[in-house]
This record gives sequence, C-alpha cells and structure tokens, in this order.
Amino acid sequence: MMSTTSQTSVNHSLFEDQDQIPTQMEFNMPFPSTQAFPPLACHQSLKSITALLPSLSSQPASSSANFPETLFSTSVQRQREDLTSSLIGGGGGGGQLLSLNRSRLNPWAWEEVTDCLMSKRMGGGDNHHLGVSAMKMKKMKARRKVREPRFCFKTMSDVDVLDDGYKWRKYGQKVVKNTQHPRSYYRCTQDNCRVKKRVERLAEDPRMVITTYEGRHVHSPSNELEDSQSPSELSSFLW
DNA sequence: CGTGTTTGACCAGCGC
DNA sequence: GCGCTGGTCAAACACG
Repeated sequence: MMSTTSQTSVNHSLFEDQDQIPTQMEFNMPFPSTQAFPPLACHQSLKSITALLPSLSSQPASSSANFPETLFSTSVQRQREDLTSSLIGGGGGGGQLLSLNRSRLNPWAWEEVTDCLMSKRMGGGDNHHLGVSAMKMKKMKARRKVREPRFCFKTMSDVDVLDDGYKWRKYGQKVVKNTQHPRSYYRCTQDNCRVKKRVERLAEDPRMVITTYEGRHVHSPSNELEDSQSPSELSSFLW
C-alpha cells in the first residue's frame, strides 16, 4: 500500500565559523510512508546533496561510497576532531561543518552546535578523581562528551514515530520550552548499537515531525535482515 | 514473564 | 553563584 506519502524535507546548513550565517539547503521529496524512513528512503536525495556541496566532495574520501559519512559530518564530528585530530581535513579552517540550520524551527539543533563548539574550547581530558557516585557521573559525562554524527529530518506525518526499519526503545520524554509538544528520546534496541533519535513536533506546524538521528547503526535494519538485499549496498547505508 | 513505555529525579552546561 | 533547560537514568507500570 503506497497510498499515503509523506513530504520530507532534509535541512542542512553549511558553515565554517560560529559566526558565519549558514547557507541553507533544503530538499523536498515525497516518499511512501510505508517505506523505511530516513536512512534508506532519503538515500538518493542525500546523494544529490553531496553533489551540491563541492567543499564536502573535495574532502579526503576514505572510500568511494562514503557520502553518508560525509553527510553526517555534523558539528559532532567537529568535536571529535578534537579528540582524534584526524577528521575532515584537520583543524585550522580546513574542515567544513555540516549541521542544522540556525533558525527558530530548530533552535535546539543550533544549541547542539554551540554546545560542541564550546566543549571544543574547553578541551577534553577529565579523568581525575572519582568519588563513589562519581562513577555514574563519569559515565554520563562520557556519554555526553562523545556525541555521534547527527542528521535531521522534517516530515509531515500524523504518526510521530516513522518506520525506518530499525527497532527503537523509548527512554525518555521531555517537554521542551516554547513547544506544546513533548520531545521523545529513542535508542536503538540492537546490542552494541548506540544510535539514538529524537522525535518532536514542530511548534509552528504540529503536522510536521522533526526526527533527529544521532550515530550510525552497526547493523542492518531489522526489516531488511530477512530480505536478501545486496549486502554491499546495504552496508553502505548503515550509519 | 519479557519487552516496551511512562515519568519523576538527577546532572551538566549555559546564561544572567 | 544561581536558576533554567535539555538529556539521561531507572523504577514503576502497562501490555502482549
């Protein structure tokens, strides 16, 4: 049944400096709501995005099919840059930052960006003394510190949680300021997979669902596991 | 009984 | 320093 289609917008912004106004790129594409949601359904559109991002395409490619890697080079990877000193062309302005648009539509996303930039300034390295309960805190810190690449989708849909082929477990819900709709937090149920996603509705237009993915799956979508899909192609979709 | 959701509490980070 | 806010935890709960 492909009777209903959701209108999906993929919003990205490209900017180098914190003060630089990002250039927004928006892609609209309809896709059947019954199909796997972002990662698979938007694959083709994402390809066209990279084609329009010369700065990104000029980045050193680790593999020929690395565009998801490139696309998910969000602020978080910028932060990782500090930790590994080996990402996205290194520091010193060579690295491009692909992130969410700085707008009223997703101020939370921008906060993520500034958050990462701030933490860059502060520098890592905080494994000092540990109290008894500090153990737990250190875990939380580590979890907050090392953030995964993010990717955001805007979808017009009646349902909050769209089927993207993966199994998710809800671990939290929060009412965000200036929004009447709560934000839900999901985690991939697969072992050793730390991918998370947030789902919330747009304050301006409750019909729009904002889905933010964080991290890369280390496994295939559960729906696809049984199917005999081309493994090579499938693996390139993992994120 | 296993799995997933709800929800209050807690903490870190940030702005003032 | 303090208050606010977002993100996460985990116990309690619901459901099949």
